[in-house]
Amino acid sequence: MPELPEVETLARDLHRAGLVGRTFTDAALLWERTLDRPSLTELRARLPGQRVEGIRRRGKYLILDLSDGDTLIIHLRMTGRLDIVPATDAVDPHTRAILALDDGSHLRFRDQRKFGRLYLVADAAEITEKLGPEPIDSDFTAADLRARLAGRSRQLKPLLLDQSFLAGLGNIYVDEALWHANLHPLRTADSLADAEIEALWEAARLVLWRGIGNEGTSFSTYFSVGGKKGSNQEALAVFRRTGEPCPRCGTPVQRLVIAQRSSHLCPTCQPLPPPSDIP
DNA sequence: GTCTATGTTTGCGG
DNA sequence: TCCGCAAACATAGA
Repeated sequence: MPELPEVETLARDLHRAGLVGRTFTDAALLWERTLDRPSLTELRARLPGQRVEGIRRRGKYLILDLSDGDTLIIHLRMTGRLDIVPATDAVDPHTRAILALDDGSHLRFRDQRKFGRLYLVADAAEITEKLGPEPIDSDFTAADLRARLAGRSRQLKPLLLDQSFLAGLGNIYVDEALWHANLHPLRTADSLADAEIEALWEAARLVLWRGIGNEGTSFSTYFSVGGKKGSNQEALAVFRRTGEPCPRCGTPVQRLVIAQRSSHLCPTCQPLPPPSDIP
């Protein structure tokens, strides 16, 4: 569910909810594996007393910078969500972790499918160092993208989903970016002409910024703080629109499975690569 | 009831 | 390097 725009929205909403400046007072775990590191014992020793000094995002990771130099990192994976509620509120279903705050509220992590993870580390790089560049950074240029694509034989779809290639794109925004750039997901990285690379760079930034502007894409399981939904699902051109007309040419949107993930595309606007590009 | 799909990531075998 | 597959899980829908 949550990709870069959804996590960015969550970070902004947590900010708006007043999380910065709050101090953690306690931690409880309702599903053991939700905490990746350290141990629960160590978390309960280290987290209380630390104040939230900043909230940021790297790729799909939400990062809370804490006053003792530690970093609390949260990855929502498929179904994770965060809420800030009065400590007296009933505990909702699928709540996996409860972090108590000094104003009598709780930061609660809910996660239906239990894939989400919490990390408390002294150095955020321990978690984020393997990530590729941020596609929406102002210093990420089309030339950077070209350099990263050069000499790669992988298909665009799995490559763009690879977080060590670019950080933050997931299934929705990859399909949307490829449609905007008129590129078939099976094209190989090193087959792109300069103009196509430029178009892909532009398209990725467009769909991500638009996703942020629309406060994320909410199908069924993505919610920001307090259950707030985004509206970007209304702005999608092809994702989950199989059979609907392509907004550009009217051809029915096609669905393929590539790299075990569903892929949506317009067969007219995104022509199949030449056979030499298909293994 | 059964089978399929789901917005993510990681680890394994080839 | 790269690919395919399975697993970590729960739920909705056909």
